[in-house]
This record gives sequence, C-alpha cells and structure tokens, in this order.
Amino acid sequence: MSTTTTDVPRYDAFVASCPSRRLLDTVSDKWVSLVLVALGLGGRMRYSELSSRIAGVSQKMLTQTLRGLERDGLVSREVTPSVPVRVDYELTELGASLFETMRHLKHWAEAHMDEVDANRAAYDKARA
Amino acid sequence: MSTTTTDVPRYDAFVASCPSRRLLDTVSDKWVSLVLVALGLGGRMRYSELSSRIAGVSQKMLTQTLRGLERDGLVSREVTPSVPVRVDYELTELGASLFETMRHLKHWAEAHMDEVDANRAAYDKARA
DNA sequence: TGCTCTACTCTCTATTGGGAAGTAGGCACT
DNA sequence: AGTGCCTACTTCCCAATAGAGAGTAGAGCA
Repeated sequence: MSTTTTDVPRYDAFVASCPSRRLLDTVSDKWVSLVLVALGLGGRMRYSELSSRIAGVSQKMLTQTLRGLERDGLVSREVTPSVPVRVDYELTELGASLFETMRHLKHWAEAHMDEVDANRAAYDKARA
Repeated sequence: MSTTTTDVPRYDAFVASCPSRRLLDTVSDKWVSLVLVALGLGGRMRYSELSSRIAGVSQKMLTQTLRGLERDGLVSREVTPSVPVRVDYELTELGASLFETMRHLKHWAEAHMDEVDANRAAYDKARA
C-alpha cells in the first residue's frame, strides 16, 4: 500500500480557499510582527509599554492587533483590577513559535534597507 | 575609547520614522510572501505560471506585487519578445535571502491552522 | 466637584483590494 | 483585408479596510 496524498487533509496557502491563506494574511501584518517581536524580546508587557516600544502605533491599531492575536491564541491577556487598571500581555507558546520567524523578518528589513534603497533609486532612475 | 551607539546609524523598525518600518510593511504582505515562496520553490517562472500557482490572485495584484518586488530588487524580470510576449520572473540574491523566512511564515500558517481555529472557537464561545 | 490615570472605543476620512473589462502587438486563418 | 487569439498587462469602479484623533469608563485623590 502506497502512501498517497489523500492520507491527510493538508493545508496549502497557495490554494485560494484554504483557511491557511487567510491566516497567512492576518499574520502578514506590520503591527503583528512588531508586537510579536516586542513581546518576544521584552517578555510580559503592559499595554502602555507596548505602545511606547512600538513608536507611532495608534491606540486603535494596537488594541485591534492585540485582540486579534489574543483570539488566535498567540498572546495572553491578563487584567489586574488595580487603580488604574493594569493589563499585561505575554506571548503564548503558540506565539513564541512564530517569534523567531518574525524576528528574522524585522531583522531582514533593517539589514537590507540600504540595498533596497539603492535598488529603488536605480530602478527609478532607469525609467525617469 | 568606548564604542558608543553613535558609531553606526542603525535601522530600527520600532522607530516610526525609520525607513525599515516602511520596508517591513511592504514585505509583510500576503501576496509578497506567496510570490517569494513560489519563485523560491519553483525557480524561474512565467507570469502565467505564477498566476496559476498562486490561485486566486488577480492580475492587478500580481502585477502590482511583482513591480514592487522588482523595484526593490527582490526579483528580476526578463522579457522575451516572442509572439506572444513571454515574461519570466526569478528571485535575485536579495530575494533569495528572504525566501527561507517567508517559507517559514507560510509553513507556520499551514502547520498551526488547526490550533488557531480551536483558539478562535474557544475565544468566541467564552464571550458569546 | 473635578482632575488624573490607563486602557480602550467610536467616528470619520483616505487608502486599498479586487473584479471586470479594456489595451497592445503580432501571427494565423479565411 | 479583416477577424480572432494569445500573453501580459492597465484602467475603472466600488466596497471594504486602515488609520488618526477624539471621546469614554471607572476609581482614587485633592
């Protein structure tokens, strides 16, 4: 008996209707990667700490991103009913499993910025 | 003399005004990752091959994505003036340097789809 | 009474995504 | 000569989304 491809219902993001396509979409987001990297590097963090670490993020986008990540089980949210309220966020194990990839992505952008800039300049100059 | 932090002008995507923030944004895109993975796995490819490999992508988005990647120097574009025209795309060295990360990202989405689905169901059920 | 704090939540506008239809340019068939 | 067909785009339009900024809640403190 041969192990055919029908054994396991596999996900494939190349297929339009595959749920993993949508997951790839939600995960391919600037704010998602920044939040995951921030939490991965800094550990447990308050909302306000994240807000200042990820400069320029609006409160709306930060909240929205955190909600999504919490729903997907990538981060955990813990409320301490002090006054004023204190809310801490932390990567779950699932979130941690994506951390390295996201760190690579962020690092790649920082490491190849100059090269990309040069390429853009050359491209634009060529068809100016 | 100590090596102070002023030695090299570093990029940091956590800083809002840093160019690498915008690069991270353009690279954090569903279509970008799918194109990079497709080209990384399949090597040199025609427009139409990419189009069918990445099911569901509109011609507009595919062209737009490829243009951006070409401008940034991640893919090369070669036109063969046959009839009808033939256009081939291929990863550059720079593009190849991002391939592994993107493959991880796509693979992560496919591998953890079930877990994420379960988390979502639990989350939604908890506050239904 | 009203000011402060954190962590949201709402409102409004600019940008984007995607479908569908149109374009270019040349061979091939009638 | 004209019509059709091929690939690889390009343009138009509309609905959906992103994002900034202002507003809210609730409790302690002056």
